Amino acid sequence: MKRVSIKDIARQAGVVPSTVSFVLNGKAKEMRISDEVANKVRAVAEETGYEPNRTAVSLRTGRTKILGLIVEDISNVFFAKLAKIIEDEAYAMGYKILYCSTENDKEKGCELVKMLLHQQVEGFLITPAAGMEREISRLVELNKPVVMMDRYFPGMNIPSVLVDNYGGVKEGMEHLLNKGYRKIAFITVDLNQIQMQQRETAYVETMKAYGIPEEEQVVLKLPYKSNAANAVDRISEFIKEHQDLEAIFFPTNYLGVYGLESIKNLGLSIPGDLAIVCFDDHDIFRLYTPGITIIKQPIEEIATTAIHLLTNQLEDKQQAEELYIFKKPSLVLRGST
Amino acid sequence: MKRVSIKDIARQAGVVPSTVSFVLNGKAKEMRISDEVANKVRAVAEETGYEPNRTAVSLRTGRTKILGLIVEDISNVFFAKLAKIIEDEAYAMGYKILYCSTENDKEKGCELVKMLLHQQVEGFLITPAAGMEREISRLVELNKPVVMMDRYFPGMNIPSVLVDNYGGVKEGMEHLLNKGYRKIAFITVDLNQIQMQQRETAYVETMKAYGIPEEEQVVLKLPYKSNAANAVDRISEFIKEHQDLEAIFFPTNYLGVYGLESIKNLGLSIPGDLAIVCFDDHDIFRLYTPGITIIKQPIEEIATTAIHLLTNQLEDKQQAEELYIFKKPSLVLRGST
DNA sequence: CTGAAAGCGCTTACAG
DNA sequence: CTGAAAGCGCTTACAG
Repeated sequence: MKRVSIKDIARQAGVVPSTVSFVLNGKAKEMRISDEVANKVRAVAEETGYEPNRTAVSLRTGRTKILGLIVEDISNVFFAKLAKIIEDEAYAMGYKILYCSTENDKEKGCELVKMLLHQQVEGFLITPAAGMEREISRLVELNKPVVMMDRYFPGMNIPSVLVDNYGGVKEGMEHLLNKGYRKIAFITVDLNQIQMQQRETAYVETMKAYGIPEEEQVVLKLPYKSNAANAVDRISEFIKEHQDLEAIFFPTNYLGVYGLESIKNLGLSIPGDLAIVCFDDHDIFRLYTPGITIIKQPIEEIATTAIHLLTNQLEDKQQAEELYIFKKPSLVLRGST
Repeated sequence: MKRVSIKDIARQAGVVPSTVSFVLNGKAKEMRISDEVANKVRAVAEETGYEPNRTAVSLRTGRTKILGLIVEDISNVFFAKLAKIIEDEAYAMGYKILYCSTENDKEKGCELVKMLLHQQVEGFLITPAAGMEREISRLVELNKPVVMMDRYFPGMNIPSVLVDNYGGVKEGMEHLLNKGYRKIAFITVDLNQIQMQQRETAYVETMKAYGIPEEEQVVLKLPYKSNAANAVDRISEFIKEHQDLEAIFFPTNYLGVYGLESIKNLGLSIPGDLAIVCFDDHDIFRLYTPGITIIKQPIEEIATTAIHLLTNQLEDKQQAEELYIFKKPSLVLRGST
C-alpha cells in the first residue's frame, strides 16, 4: 500500500519525473510539452490516484500553505464562530489552519507563536493578549505576515480588523435617545481594555450630544472578576437606588445576562419598566427577552476581512493600504424597545 | 535573516552535519561522541538560536506529529470544549492539531478526511457524520490510527470513546423515581441516532424496573428539524393534555430549553409543579432554573481518553484492548428536585 | 569515536 | 520540445 510518487508515474508514462511535475502543475503549455504526452501523464496520475506529498513540496518551495490562528479561547462562542468562518475561507483558498488559544495568558501566547513558527506556518491571525507586543514584532522582523483581530496595539503598524465599538454603541444609544429615553444607565466592567473604553466613551459623548451633561449620566462599574451572584446583587441594588431609570445599556453580553436576572428578581418587565440595549448577542436573549435590542458583533466581516488581508499579503507580498479596518456592528431589535 | 541550518552549526563547531544531528537528537552517547564535542555543538546551537526545520524532519522521518480532529461543528460549545482539551493534551505530548468541522455533512466530512490525509496527518480523531463509514475504513486500510468520539459505527472495529447514554439517563431516572415521582414524561426528538435511542431505551427500561409498564409511560417525539416556536407550542400542548404529570425528562439540552419556555408560558413553577431533569447542560439553565437537575456530559474524560488512545497507537503501534469505552456522565443538582 | 554519502519527494534552472 | 541534475534540510546506515 505504498504511496505513488512522481517517479512511479514517470516510469509508467515513459517520461522523466520533471515532465510529470510540469504537467501536473499546469506548466505543460509553458514548457511546450505535447498534448499527447501531457494527457498520458494525467491519465496515469488519475488512475494511480496520485497525490503529491505536501511535505516534499513544502521543503522544496519553502511554502506550507498553513496559517496560524491564535484566539483567546476556542471554547468561547465568539472565537469559535470566528475560527469557523476563517477556516472555511482559508480552505477555499487552499490554506489550512492551525488553531490555538492563549487563554489571555501572555506566556502561553508567546509559546504558541514559537510553536507555530516551528510548524512553518506562513502567516498569523492573532487576537493578542496584552504583553505579546514583542513576540509579535519579532514575527514582523522575520517577515511573517500578521493580521490582528478584535484587539490592537496602537502604533505597532500591523494591519488590524476591529469592531467599531464606538460606532456600535453610538448607534444603540441614538436608538434609545430617539425613542425619547433620557435616563439611561451604562453598566460596565472596571477593565482597562481598549474595547471597553471605546464603548464607554461612546456612551458619554452620545449622551452629551443629546444635551445630557456628564454629571447627569449614570455609570456603574463592576469589578473585573466578580462572580455571577455578586454582579446580580450589585446591579439589583443599583436599579433600586435609581428609581427613575428608563433604560440600561450593557456594553457586553455577560453583563446583559446578569442584568436580566436582576430585573427578573426585582419583578420588573422589559420594555414596560426598563428598556434594555446590549452590545453583543447571547443565546439567552433569544428565549427570555422579547423587548431587548442587540448590537450584534460583525463576526463574519471580521473573519473574512482578516483572512483575505492575510492571504493578500502572502500572494502579492503587499501590505494593506489601510492599517486599521473597522467593521460596524448591526442593530437588531427583538420586539419593541 | 536567514534561518540557521544544521550545516551552519556544523561549520561553526568544526564538525560534520551528521554529528550535529546526533548530538541534538540526544544520540551523542549512543554514537560515542565525546562530551567535549557534544557540548561545543550544543553551545553553538544555543547561541545561534537553532530550530530544526520540521518540514525536513517530516520528509526524512515520515512523521509529521500532526493529528487531524474532525468534529461536527467547532462553533458548537460541546465540540469547542472537546477540541480545546484535546488541543492542550496533544500539545503537551508534542503533537499539533488540525481541526475542521463536518457540519454533519457526509460529503464535507469525506473531503476533510482526504484533505487531512494530504496534509500528512498521522492519526485521526473523528466524531463521524452518518455515511462516513467507507471513508473511515479506508483510513484503517491505509494504516492510519483512528479514534471515534461521541458516535460510533457498530461493527466497524474502531476504538470509540462514548458517553454512557444509557447509564446517564438511568441515573437521572432513578433520581426522580427514588424521590417518589411516578408520572414522568420523556420528551425527545424523532431522530434515528444511536445516542438518542440509547437514552430512550434507558427511560423505558428504568421505568419498567420501577414497576411502571410501557403502556403507562408518556413519550413525546418532536420532529427532528422543528423550529423553536413550533417545539415550544407542541410541548405546551402536551403538558396541558397531561395535567397529572409530575416530572419531565429531556434527553438533550435544546429540548430542555424549549421545555423551560413552555413551562414559563404556562405559568408553572419548577420544581413546585413539575420536576425537570435534562441530559446535557446549557448556559440558560444556570440562570433561570434553580430546581433543574442536569446530567452532565463527561467532555473532559472523552477528550483525554480519545487523545491518549490515539497517541498510544502512534507510539507503540498497538491497538487498544477495549474497543468501546464508555464514560459516565455525572448528575448535577441545581437546587432541589 | 568521526566522516562521507544516500535519500525522503518534490521543483526548476539549465543544457541540449 | 525533453532530460539530467541539483538541492530544499534533515536522518541514518555504512565505512573507516
